[in-house]
Amino acid sequence: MPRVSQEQAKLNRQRVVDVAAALFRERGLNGVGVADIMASAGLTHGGFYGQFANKEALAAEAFDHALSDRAQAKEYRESRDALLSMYLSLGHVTSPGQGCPVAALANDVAREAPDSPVRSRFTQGVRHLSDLLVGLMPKGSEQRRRQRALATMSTMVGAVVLARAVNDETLAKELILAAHSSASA
Amino acid sequence: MPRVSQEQAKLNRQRVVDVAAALFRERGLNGVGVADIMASAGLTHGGFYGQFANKEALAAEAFDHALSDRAQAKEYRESRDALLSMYLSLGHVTSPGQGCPVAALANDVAREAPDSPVRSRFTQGVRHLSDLLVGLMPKGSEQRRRQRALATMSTMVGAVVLARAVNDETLAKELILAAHSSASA
DNA sequence: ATTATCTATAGATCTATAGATAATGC
DNA sequence: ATTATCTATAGATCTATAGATAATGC
Repeated sequence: MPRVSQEQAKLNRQRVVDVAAALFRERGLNGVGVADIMASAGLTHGGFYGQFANKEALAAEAFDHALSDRAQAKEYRESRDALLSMYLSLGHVTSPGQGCPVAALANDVAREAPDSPVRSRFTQGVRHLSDLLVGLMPKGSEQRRRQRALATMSTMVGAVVLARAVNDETLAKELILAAHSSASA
Repeated sequence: MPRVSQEQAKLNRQRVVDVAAALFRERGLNGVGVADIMASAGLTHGGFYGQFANKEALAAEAFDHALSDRAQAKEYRESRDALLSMYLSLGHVTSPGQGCPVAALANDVAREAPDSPVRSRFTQGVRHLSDLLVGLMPKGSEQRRRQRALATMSTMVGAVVLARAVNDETLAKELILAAHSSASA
């Protein structure tokens, strides 16, 4: 309850970002409150404003954190098939809290103001993923590879987003599988 | 303010559904309140519960309404290219309130309970769009055409959803164009 | 003395309900 | 008499702030 060491405070702050990154992806930017996040981190909600300017600032930081967490996965640099198999998996569909923040929060971000910090992080994430895919595309002109990379990204994000919202696990699996086949070709 | 005719009441009710269908798509299922919707329909929010069981019931009805509105567009039955050109357009990206409810609300629906009414309407919408696409696919085995239809749907939804969330109009246009090229092939 | 965290609360906002009002429709 | 709509409000919940508490770190 009382004051803790600066070291511990930094750890506490990071835990808040960690927890927020998962909760935002699971419940949406407006689906979680500051009090929820702080309680999940084992703190009281009043302490939040000593560490963050406001909820929006935390959302931006949490989005960044989620992005860089995922960018570290080795599947992202290995091969197009490794990336596709990881992204288009049932595990990814059923664990949004650990998954791609772009897929988890696209609709939420689309409703933010044009100059919102979260929107700019989102755009960074899209550019990062598309650059990565361009690098993994086989032969073809630069322009052609970029076009294929962007379309592949849309297919990946669309399939995960649809599979999560659908009522029927069989249909969800079909969506994932069809996207995988199509993007591998 | 006082009582109106049954006929007028029915029109009022329908206006609530209309307005809700647009507002939900623009701001998300939790981004609009009952009072907002009623005020936009020119009514006070207390009157809501005489016409609808609760907000969730309205959301389901509004989702249905949005789906059947869009299903009436002739582009949906003409040809694959007509459908793609309509769906993958800048107009669709910038007008979510009149656009595809599947693309506008996928993340929101994914956070609903498995047995939520909105989720089952969403699934209907996905099936409807995929059946439509199967019918518009050129030659190939039934299985192959279904696979292509599902992948195409993911590409379409993914591109619109990404284009809306991104910070940069040039990138948004690139996403839409790349998806169109890819899905036409 | 500084400061990380906590308690308490102000001010919005949201869903839902209760009861009043007044025109419709039998 | 019935009922579509309105006014008013209860009860939750949410963001943000103010001030208290008590251990850290000079």
